[in-house]
Amino acid sequence: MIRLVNLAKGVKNMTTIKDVAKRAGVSRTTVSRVLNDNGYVSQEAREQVLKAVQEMGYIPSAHAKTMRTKRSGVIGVILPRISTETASRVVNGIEQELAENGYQILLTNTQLKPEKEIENIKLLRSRQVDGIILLATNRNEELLQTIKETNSPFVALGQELEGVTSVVYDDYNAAFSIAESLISKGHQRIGFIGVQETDHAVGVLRKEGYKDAMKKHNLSIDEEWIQYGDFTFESGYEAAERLTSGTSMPSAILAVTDRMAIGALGCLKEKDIRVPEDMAVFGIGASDLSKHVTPALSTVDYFNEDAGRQTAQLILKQLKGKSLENQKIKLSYRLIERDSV
Amino acid sequence: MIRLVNLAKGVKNMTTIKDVAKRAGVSRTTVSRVLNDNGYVSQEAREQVLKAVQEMGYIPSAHAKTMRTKRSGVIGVILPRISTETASRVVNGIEQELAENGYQILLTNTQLKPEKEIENIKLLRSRQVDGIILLATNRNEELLQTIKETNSPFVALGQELEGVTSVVYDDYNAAFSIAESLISKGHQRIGFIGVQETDHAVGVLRKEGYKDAMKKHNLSIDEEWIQYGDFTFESGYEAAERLTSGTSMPSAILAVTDRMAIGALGCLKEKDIRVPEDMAVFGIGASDLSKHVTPALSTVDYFNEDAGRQTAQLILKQLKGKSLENQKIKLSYRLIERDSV
DNA sequence: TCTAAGTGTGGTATCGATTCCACAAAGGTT
DNA sequence: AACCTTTGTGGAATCGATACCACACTTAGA
Repeated sequence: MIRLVNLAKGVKNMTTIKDVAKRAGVSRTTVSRVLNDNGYVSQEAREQVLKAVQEMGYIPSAHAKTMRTKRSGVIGVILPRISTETASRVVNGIEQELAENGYQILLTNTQLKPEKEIENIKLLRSRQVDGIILLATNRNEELLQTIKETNSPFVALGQELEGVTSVVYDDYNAAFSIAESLISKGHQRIGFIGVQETDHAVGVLRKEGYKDAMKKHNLSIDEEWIQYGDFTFESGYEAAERLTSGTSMPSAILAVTDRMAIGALGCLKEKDIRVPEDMAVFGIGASDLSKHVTPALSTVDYFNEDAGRQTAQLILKQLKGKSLENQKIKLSYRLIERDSV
Repeated sequence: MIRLVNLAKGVKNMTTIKDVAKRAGVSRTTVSRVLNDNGYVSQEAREQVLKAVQEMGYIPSAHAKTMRTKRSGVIGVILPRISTETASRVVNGIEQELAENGYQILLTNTQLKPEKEIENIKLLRSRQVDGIILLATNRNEELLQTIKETNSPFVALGQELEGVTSVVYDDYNAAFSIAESLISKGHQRIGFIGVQETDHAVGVLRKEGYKDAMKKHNLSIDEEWIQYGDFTFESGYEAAERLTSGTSMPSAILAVTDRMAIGALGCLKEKDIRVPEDMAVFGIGASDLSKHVTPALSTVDYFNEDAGRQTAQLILKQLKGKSLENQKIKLSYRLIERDSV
């Protein structure tokens, strides 16, 4: 019986394994065997199949394959924002490593909204991704819960998530090292431009590193020296404005991101505060910008691309069946001192 | 008869529509109807189904759905390189527009290798993407052929491809406008830093715009004034070195990308050639960097995010069945004059 | 009262690939 | 000659969801 099926418009009829089988004069099974190189196939049959595949431009349907085998060959990557230098470097590293191992990546974007992280995890699950990498910017209970329910390979990058394999930057020590470096240059009054604490790695750890370094050297911190921004140039500019208009101006500024540090530089330039003579400035991130602003910004290189690669490697290990429950990797960093100190 | 199937390891058994149906005490068909909101379903049945879905944390398999409906809800995006400012802005625009319309994007990376463009198109086809956006950097016959075979919605961004719906920047006029702007400021000897011609938009059109502007104002171009780079800071630096060590040094430089322009600025600074007094510099791209280097770089804003959005809109139109065979959109641009001129 | 239209639900074929099983033919070993 | 093995191939079930069709039950209209 012939039945007309009302398919969505615009559908091109792809050639299927069935068509190839017919053309090659063998069964679908044999075609599959040739293409996947398993089971016994005579030389003759193999040649016929390959010829048919070639002639028909046959491309196997990844969906059908995924459905049958339960493996999609895709890793989902959840980003806070696509268009940041950090994110693109990390993705680059992930992509390289995964592509080498035959995996593709499916990118999603949370636009910095925590609820979208969870939504995206579900979306990726529905697409049967073989694993998920989350560039995390916050930590909350619901997120952890959702991750646990997703019992497939999962790695978080950027934040240490409890019970989740995580790759983290050494935020505490990086900030600590910066502060000590400034102190060793004779600075006693060091100002700080941070961000809100919902981002634990950037907001809490980097601040603690700074505070502890000051404490270690018996330097007190004036309340006015700790200012906050929101990752933008403008907020860095404004924070610097506040830092330089208080009663006791610091002689150095540690900004937790390059963008805010560069915003601060802009403010200092406008106020004719010389850098580094009157004020030293340090950022974190080793952005392209940092090298090309004037004066060149001192910063910390987090080796983002390498971080991406390592994260990908962890996913790959999990895919190979190794259980890495709760493994943590802390990445290294490198201080880059330039003209701004 | 019970049959054991040897599935790949690590497979979690997802709950399926069948499980939900059993729990809700209805048939799979009814569950599908509730979830897709079509056909008649009694209030009672609907509630039972939704309750079961909720309790079981059921997430429908996108693959099974795709297979049956021939629509995946995914648009493939092919990038030359992931980690560039331009690419991430464009992707951001695409992502926003598509997400609003319920589509996801699948990113792939060609690492600037032309053969990978074709490979990626095939890869995306095998994943049944509903459409493909290509950020093109070159044009060749085989690529056009492959695109034609892929008879599904396709839009190229950045290069005008014959017979393919394309969104292009107004490279010719942008370069023309820059040159005219420099000329109107009194410059007669204008140097040029370009790239190789395989990238037609950047390598050919921008150069022609520059040349034609010079011609229009009866200004001759010394052969030594046309130099080439490869998009990197370093190559801009080196090109500037050549431009400033010839017999007749130009009084202005038009670099076809911001990165090369900034590389050039570095060289000029080192040689103590003052900008803009001794040498004006103009870039293209409106990168973050351009605003923050010293002196601030004059450049052209291509509105990349908007370009991405428009490209996505074209794909969406095609998905709605509109045939846009060969439609071309030329984007607008805006000169940003800063301290470097 | 009978028929036609509207409402609600389930059975089953289908999408495209993989894979278990059965079976057949050819070659080797007692 | 009888019986294993090895090699080669196809049939059919399966993955999870959709949608056509058939059927049953209401309700309204003639």
